[in-house]
Amino acid sequence: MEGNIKRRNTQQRKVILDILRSTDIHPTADWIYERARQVIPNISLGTVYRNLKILKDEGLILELNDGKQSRFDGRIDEHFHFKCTSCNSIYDIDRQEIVQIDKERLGKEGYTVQGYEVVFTGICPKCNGNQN
Amino acid sequence: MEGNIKRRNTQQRKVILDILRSTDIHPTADWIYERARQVIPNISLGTVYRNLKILKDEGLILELNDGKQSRFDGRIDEHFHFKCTSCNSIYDIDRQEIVQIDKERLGKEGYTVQGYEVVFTGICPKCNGNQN
DNA sequence: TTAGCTGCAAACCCTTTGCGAGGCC
DNA sequence: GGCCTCGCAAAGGGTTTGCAGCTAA
Repeated sequence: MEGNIKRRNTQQRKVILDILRSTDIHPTADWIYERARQVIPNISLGTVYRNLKILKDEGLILELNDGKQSRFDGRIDEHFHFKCTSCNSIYDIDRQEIVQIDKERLGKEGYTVQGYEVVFTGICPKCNGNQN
Repeated sequence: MEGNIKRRNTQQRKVILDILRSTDIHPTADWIYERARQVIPNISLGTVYRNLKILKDEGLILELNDGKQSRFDGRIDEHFHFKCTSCNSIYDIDRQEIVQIDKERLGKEGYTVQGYEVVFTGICPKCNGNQN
């Protein structure tokens, strides 16, 4: 669609990416906005949202669904997440093996695993059929 | 908190649960609402949302985060999901082993896996410490 | 009887978008 | 100079909630 738009390296975009890369709390857009205002006092929330979308489209950050608010992740290597149902924090879980969920290991590290959700993304058989 | 509220078995709640159990498309609240209106013409969207929340709190259904809209799942046994990035459908993936992600198997079944997300839920070490 | 539940509609809140001005390449 | 991006503010869209009447137990 728009993969060949010439992106500018604006200060706003750099600041937002820096903020995201300097934290592991998987912040919301609003948290990033407050942080960004410490560097660019008159930055707008709309700009934060627009740049988060751009950064996501370029594969530089990830967007996590967390209820109705989105959270963003500056770490894009493959890793799992652990969401605390008590404080709603989201923790990074390093992958021990390629594709293996290790509940026991988490337990030893102090986590109490109540459940987990696995969501694959890709193209379904129906769409695969339609596409060729 | 409110685990001892005496729930009534209203027709609205029954209809909503029945609808959810009779489909595997992981519908949105609005879809359920439209279906429910075929049985209870003057049911309100607010009632649908309230009952979905109650059913979820009682562990009878699951809520899935799918962007800004929630989707609901009447199937509560452990299973994976596959979300098509082309048509946005969500498919149920039966678990082949206890906790093993089987990309190869999905490929053989016609799915093209582009990625997957694993989200654990539970209590984090920090909160575990605070709670005792 | 009575406390949970409903329909209605307004309120909420996060996110998106239109606009004219501004600035990176 | 071109056009991508900005700040501002209003609009959008899914979800929640206050209220008064209703109803299951």
